Amino acid sequence: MASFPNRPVPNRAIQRTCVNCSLSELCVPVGLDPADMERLDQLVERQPPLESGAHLCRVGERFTTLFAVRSGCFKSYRMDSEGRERVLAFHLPGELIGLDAIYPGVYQSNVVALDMGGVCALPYSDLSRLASQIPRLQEQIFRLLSKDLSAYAWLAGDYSAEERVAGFLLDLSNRYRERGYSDRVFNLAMPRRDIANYLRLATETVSRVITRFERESLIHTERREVSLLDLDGLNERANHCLQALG
Amino acid sequence: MASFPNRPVPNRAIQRTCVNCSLSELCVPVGLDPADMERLDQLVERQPPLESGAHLCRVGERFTTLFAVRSGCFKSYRMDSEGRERVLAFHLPGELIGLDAIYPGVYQSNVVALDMGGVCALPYSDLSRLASQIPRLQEQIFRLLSKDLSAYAWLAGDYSAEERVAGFLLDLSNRYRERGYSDRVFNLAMPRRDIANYLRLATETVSRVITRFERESLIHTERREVSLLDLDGLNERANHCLQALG
DNA sequence: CGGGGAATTGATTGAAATCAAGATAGGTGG
DNA sequence: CCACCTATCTTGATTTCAATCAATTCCCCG
Repeated sequence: MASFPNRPVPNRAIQRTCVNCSLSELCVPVGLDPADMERLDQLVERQPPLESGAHLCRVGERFTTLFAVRSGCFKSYRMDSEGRERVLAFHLPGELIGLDAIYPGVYQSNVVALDMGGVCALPYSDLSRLASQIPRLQEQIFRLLSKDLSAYAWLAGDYSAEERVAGFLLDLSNRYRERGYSDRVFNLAMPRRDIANYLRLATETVSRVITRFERESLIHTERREVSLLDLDGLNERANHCLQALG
Repeated sequence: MASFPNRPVPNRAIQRTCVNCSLSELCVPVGLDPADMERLDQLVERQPPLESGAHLCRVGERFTTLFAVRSGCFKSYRMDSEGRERVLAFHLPGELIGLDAIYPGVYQSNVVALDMGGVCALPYSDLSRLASQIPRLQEQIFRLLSKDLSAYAWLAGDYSAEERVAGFLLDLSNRYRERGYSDRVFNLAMPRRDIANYLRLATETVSRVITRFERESLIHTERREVSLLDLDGLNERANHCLQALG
């Protein structure tokens, strides 16, 4: 198990339709009956996998579609007035990208594939129309939007470097578990620099905190591969700032 | 003008129905035709004004209703694991409270009136049902949720103390203007401690930055009353980290 | 007029950023 | 297959911005 981090659990492969997709318990189709899922299927445009480094959308482009991650990991970021990158989020399979663009009507961030990753494109106007015909779908979109609010609220807290790094690792752990991957051993799709940027820390600080956690046997790292050895201990270090939301 | 900060513009008083409410251009009913607004009206429970310091909801309570601010200013906050308060947001008239509770089903923050303030209670299940019958209403809820995402994204950025304070003042200024109040002169409903907490700064730091801005004639303050003397200059200090969303 | 919370101002400390080298590994081409 | 090259990551020394500690000062209210 430890030798195959990030491998999906058996028999849950990602399919060409929502009905057969292992992510349907996390993604947009949650709670839909087969007939409604079929209708959703018809508006989903399954895009071929993107190369690592390829962009899904850019700040300022007209917002027309939401993207649901099918595989891989994506990064949302913006440039500040001095041209420095600001990482806003990492998106794992089953998560929706572009929700913050609904209000202004233009994308609010650049989104780039961190590894070979595929998305389902959901034309917003079609999705919106379908949502008003399927209450359960409308509800799920409300829920996904609401969930993102909590994620940002965590990022917006004033936590110490240790709390942030511990919280980040535990958050990833929770999200991998939900997706059927190991919550103890996983590969980071992003370099330290991106983690640091996301956590509003310096790369060196993240590195130091990781080293400290290793010395205390809370985790073990080997380049991008991370093993969480002591979840309780990590939670302690995160100061319980991360409560898993159902 | 400067002598009547925070006074609503004439003829836009707040009424007992959405149709007559001056906030309907900002709040939930945006874009609804009179017939639909009437239907919305019927589910709105207009609550009597709360005393300053009274709570609207508390963390962990079962989520049943959203609240739309009718008048006054409300503060959302949580307690961290060490019992310290963390201010998450200030809510002005026309804004929705409780959106982050949709996903988990329990309120994620305590919400308290900072001054005499009234709200409209919107039972979520009724609102949700109505939204699936009125596409324009569904759309507006999507938009309000999406708007909150951008607000959090700003709070989550790593800005200096000056950028944060300048950004905070400009954000308030924009929001007051939208509501028909002066964007140059307004009263802060919250003490410095709450501003500092919201911006993840120490009270003393906020005080010092304000003093510095005064010395540079960017603003003038008199206790809780603030005058923005140089919006461009302030924007400069905020490093343009705040772009007004339509 | 005096009490008390809020706000300001000053002195010092501290956590993380920055500056500055190295170490390690992955990729490339000879 | 190996050596080099360059990214990434780690480690160490120093600086810096904001927090903390510590007094005042200023209002507002009784």
